[in-house]
Amino acid sequence: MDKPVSKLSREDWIDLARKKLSEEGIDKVSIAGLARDLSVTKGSFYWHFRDRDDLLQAMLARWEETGSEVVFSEVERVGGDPIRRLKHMSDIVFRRYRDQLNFEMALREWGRKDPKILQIIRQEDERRMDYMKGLFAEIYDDPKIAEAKAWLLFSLYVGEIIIAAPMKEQSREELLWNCLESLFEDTPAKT
Amino acid sequence: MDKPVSKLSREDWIDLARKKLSEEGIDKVSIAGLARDLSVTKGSFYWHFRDRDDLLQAMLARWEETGSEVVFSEVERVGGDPIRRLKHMSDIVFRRYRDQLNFEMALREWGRKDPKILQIIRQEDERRMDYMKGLFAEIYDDPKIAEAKAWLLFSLYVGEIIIAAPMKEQSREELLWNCLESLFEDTPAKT
DNA sequence: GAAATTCAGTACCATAGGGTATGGAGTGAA
DNA sequence: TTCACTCCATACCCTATGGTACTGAATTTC
Repeated sequence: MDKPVSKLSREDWIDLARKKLSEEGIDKVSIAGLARDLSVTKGSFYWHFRDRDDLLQAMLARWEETGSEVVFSEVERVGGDPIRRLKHMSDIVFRRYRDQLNFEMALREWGRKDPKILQIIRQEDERRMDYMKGLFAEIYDDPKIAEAKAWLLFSLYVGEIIIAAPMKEQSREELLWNCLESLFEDTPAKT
Repeated sequence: MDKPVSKLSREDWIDLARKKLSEEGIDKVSIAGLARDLSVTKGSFYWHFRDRDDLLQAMLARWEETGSEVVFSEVERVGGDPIRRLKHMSDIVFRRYRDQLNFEMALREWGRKDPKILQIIRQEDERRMDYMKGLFAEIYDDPKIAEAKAWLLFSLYVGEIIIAAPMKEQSREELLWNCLESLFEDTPAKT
């Protein structure tokens, strides 16, 4: 009574395409390559998708659905003061979203050569900056400082994926924790 | 008496390859494509290079030569207290090294799919972390804090290239300045 | 001036990849 | 049973690309 596993769905192709993009970049998301990995031929692909761009669009659409809104609403659900929420969000990003971060890095590299992709990323980044800036604005009265703090935190997220240097004085968790502490260290007494 | 411009040198190929890598990624650094842009045929390429890998290695070699040591020595030449040197370095990176930063982003993306490249980047990143950590260690006694601060500054460098969100409260220069100020804000009185 | 060297063109081979057209096996409904 | 639909295979076309072998022109060197 199970659905036959042998039959591929559109989602199966998207899953693998996502993995390929994460690991090898957009140029390696090839129909022929995916078909090899799925042990089928291109005939299957062109049944599920109009062309390669159709697959890429579907991949983007899924990313936009499962984007940052999920994180935001989880953070808001738990709640707490701004610092607590910012730390909660950082915890989610650093602990549970490493795959997502890798995928997004590949997306950003894709965006460096495709303006349409860059535009999508820009909108998503803007949403994230707005959210973080809003939280920091509850701590710092100066909106410029709040924006700078949000930018630093965002930089910390991407740096974690980009920077390849080893940590020497402490574990990765401890270093990220100290970075966060440093960000909140000058918190003014709330008026 | 001029050298004939019509004749290409090894360096000409490397220059264009570097540009291609920066703008379109390593997969688009193709012999055929470069030859088209240079208005020659592949016969020329295979005179100057053994194969494609030879070109890529030459490109990497030049990068390692003109790497961060140039920046470090410039910073050390001018001197000043640690904060002044860190700000001086940031000024160089943000103002004069945008091309370099773009090239390095393409390198890092290349490193995500090629372990050998990743190893080279790791060494370079380690040198940079060590240098910045050394400067911060003159400010903060706790080496863990110094490392975290260096990591934050490094993240700021890469974030500047990666994050696509627009700045709303201030100009790019002002925001980066405020980020730097935030990094140094808790500077303890030197004992 | 002849020979060697430098540099690029031409022709060719092989592979990977996007895309199309069509056939064919399985499955469910009439 | 027969028809239609789903899903994939096969065969084929075209282009891009890495790579090799050979040729040819210009320049330098002797």
